Amino acid sequence: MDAKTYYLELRAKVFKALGHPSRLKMIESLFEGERCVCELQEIVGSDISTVSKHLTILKEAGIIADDRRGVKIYYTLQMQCVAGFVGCLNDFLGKRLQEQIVAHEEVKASSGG
Amino acid sequence: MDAKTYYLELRAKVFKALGHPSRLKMIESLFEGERCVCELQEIVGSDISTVSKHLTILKEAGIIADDRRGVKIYYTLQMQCVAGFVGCLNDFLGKRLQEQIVAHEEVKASSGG
DNA sequence: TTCTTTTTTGGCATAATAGCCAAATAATAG
DNA sequence: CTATTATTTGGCTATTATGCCAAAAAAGAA
Repeated sequence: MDAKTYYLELRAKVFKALGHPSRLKMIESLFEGERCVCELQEIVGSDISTVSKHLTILKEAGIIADDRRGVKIYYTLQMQCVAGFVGCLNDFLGKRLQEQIVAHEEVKASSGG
Repeated sequence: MDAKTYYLELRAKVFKALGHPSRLKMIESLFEGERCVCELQEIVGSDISTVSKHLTILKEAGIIADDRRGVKIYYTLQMQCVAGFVGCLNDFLGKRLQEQIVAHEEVKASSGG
């Protein structure tokens, strides 16, 4: 495999890792600071083994890092630009949804009156 | 399903759509401007039916839009902030790779003499 | 209408992912 | 050492994704 393909796959791996509701939720929680696995489990509500596997995927993509302190392992966000993009994404999706609502109301107004 | 979960899934859907090398490659090509399906097929090299299905996924996530002109369909990037994030991602991955190379050379230097 | 070009859709085989349980591992306390 | 707590790993099944081919659809030209 050539270098270009390798880098493309590294980038895609980051998106893929974020492309699951539980993983994205955990990452968004890490925007506010570090969390241990048990805290993240409470947030997503899955089995702890499932949470652990999700965290491995995020770590292997380079998005988070782990830090063991005693018996607990704390995860932190490494890839800070994810936070900015999620903000932009929210703006975009919010606007689009607003447009859909407006368009829907226009249809109702023209058909109803 | 509640609204929060729905919005979380919309965000995750965007990441998921971008989490495939061929789809990401097509999107990165759209940073430079619109492309028809046949152009995108040349870029990724898969069967045109596969490319079409990838484009459907990107469209349903709200990332791109299509515009038919005659017999051709042109796709354009709708979610501009993707470009900024991909740039940030490249910087991040580039730096991380550089650090790994430096670390590797230090290991060689200390073990070699 | 028929022919051609471009794109999408249906169907199918194969591969990858998700999530649970049970078991293993890691650190610490007693 | 044993017990406890936190986390990971193995193994399994069910679901989902991928990619190709063949066929359908959509637009325009002759």
